[in-house]
Amino acid sequence: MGEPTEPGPDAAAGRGRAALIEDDVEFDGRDAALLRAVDAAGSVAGAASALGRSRARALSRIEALEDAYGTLVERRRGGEGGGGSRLAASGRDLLDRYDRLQAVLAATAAVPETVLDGTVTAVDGELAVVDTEVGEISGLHGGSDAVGNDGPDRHSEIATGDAVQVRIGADAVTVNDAASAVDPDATSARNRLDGRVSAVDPGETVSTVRIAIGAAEASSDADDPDTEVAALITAESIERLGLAPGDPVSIRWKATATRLVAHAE
Amino acid sequence: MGEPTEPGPDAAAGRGRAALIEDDVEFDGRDAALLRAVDAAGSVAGAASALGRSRARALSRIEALEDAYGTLVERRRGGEGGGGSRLAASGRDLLDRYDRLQAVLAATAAVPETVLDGTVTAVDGELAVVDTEVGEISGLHGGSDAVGNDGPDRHSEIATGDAVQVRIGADAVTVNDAASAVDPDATSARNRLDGRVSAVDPGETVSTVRIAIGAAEASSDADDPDTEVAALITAESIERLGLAPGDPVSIRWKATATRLVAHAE
DNA sequence: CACCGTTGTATCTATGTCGATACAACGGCG
DNA sequence: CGCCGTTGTATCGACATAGATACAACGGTG
Repeated sequence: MGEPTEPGPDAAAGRGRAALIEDDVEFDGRDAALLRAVDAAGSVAGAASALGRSRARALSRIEALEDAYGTLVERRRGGEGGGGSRLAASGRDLLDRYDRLQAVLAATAAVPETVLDGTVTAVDGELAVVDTEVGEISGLHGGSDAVGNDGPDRHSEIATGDAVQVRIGADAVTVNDAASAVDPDATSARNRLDGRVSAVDPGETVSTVRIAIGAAEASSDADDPDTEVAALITAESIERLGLAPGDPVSIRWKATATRLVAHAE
Repeated sequence: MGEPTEPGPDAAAGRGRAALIEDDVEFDGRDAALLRAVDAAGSVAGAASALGRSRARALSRIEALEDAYGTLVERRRGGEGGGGSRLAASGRDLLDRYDRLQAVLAATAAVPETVLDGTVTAVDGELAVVDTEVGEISGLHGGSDAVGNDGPDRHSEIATGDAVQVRIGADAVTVNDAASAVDPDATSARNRLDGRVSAVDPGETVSTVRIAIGAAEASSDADDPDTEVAALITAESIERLGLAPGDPVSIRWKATATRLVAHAE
């Protein structure tokens, strides 16, 4: 992490934390643990003691969450066992939602990303074209309105001429045999580059393949390192395609899986 | 949001908030705004007053962040103008990292997702096969270790027989002309389903296409609604493929772009 | 009817964070 | 040399959040 402004491929996304937001109330991992504990214990009191936190606070936290998210826990006082609480269906849905968000965030942290610097050459709605060292790439920008960025941050919006970073998740890149080229008009994946496999980082069942772009014809100049794009491929696909370093391949990915982010001036 | 356990396609991802984590210190939007303000004002004092927050606190916050993330701001006291501060290169890198994380989160909130319930039939490392109502789908699970889930949450790990949700981002689904089928051995995208376009939700330049699965041959039974998968497609691709409701298409997406998340029991 | 363990509700205290304020240290500049 | 605006550092009070504690209300059960 020493270079001044050369992210290159595989800049680690790092650890992260995510929370749902509704009505200014955040639903985070602590809340998820609370709901799960209620589900397991069958009572808020039992959940609180299992988590080692105050019962009164846990209850008021649940009430605060319900003000924002609707009914989450069905509580009943009196009756057999003195009463008890059950996770409502909507509470289960909220947990599922949180888990999916968490899964996406975990994926962005675990999956390599390719980051390219470029300049915007055209903007058309939510789509924009960026000129990079490997050619023109189209991708999506914006959408940050939906996150909660009306807050303190807010720095987006892209215009022609802006310096941006292009982010391509390795899980969105499809590797194709260079020989049997698919009909470009028969698919909705439009971003396309040719290159050669430069490395295969093997994983247990999933491997990261690095493709050097622009090395399609001759081997590179050695002192001019090619820019690489990472692709996440199952071991099965690697074997089926017979991928090995040096092989010419064609990679392809959707513009809608490409994110443009304003580069910190 | 009334059904008990039927998420179906397009369950809204909702708003979210993300923060980087290093060494138990969160870097969130407020910190990003602070660094940007320092960059703009040329001093921590100016940044604090521009943001309407305490200068002393802003400085100590920067010090706390630097303990975790390394040098972020180069500060100098005395000299012309009495001193000042500049955003260090690593600070700019951190801002870029944060912006990319934010962009990913914004994307998951803005992009439709298809959620299918299923049962795990096989687990092989980080890859698993899930049986769903539209057939077997393979996807990734886990990776949550990298998020910060050592904390209070922690509920993952998948085994054969588990009930899971399969999450497919609409931005990862490729739509192909059903007629000119690509050679299945020439691509690394292995998940494949056939269906018919059931709806096109037009956007400005990007549209969401819903594909009814299993409706390949006859029109459906009307009282048995097909499960739908959403795909995010540029208007240009829709036109090029000539997509209209009723058209038979083949969709394809990578196993590595498919996330498996444990279903809240 | 009394018992029981839970849900509600209220109050007090501890803790951590933030703003506000004050003051010393620094170093170029007039 | 003194001025200036900044960086450092320390302290105080306001505020929000958490735990701790106490007690009333509830409704099956024995």
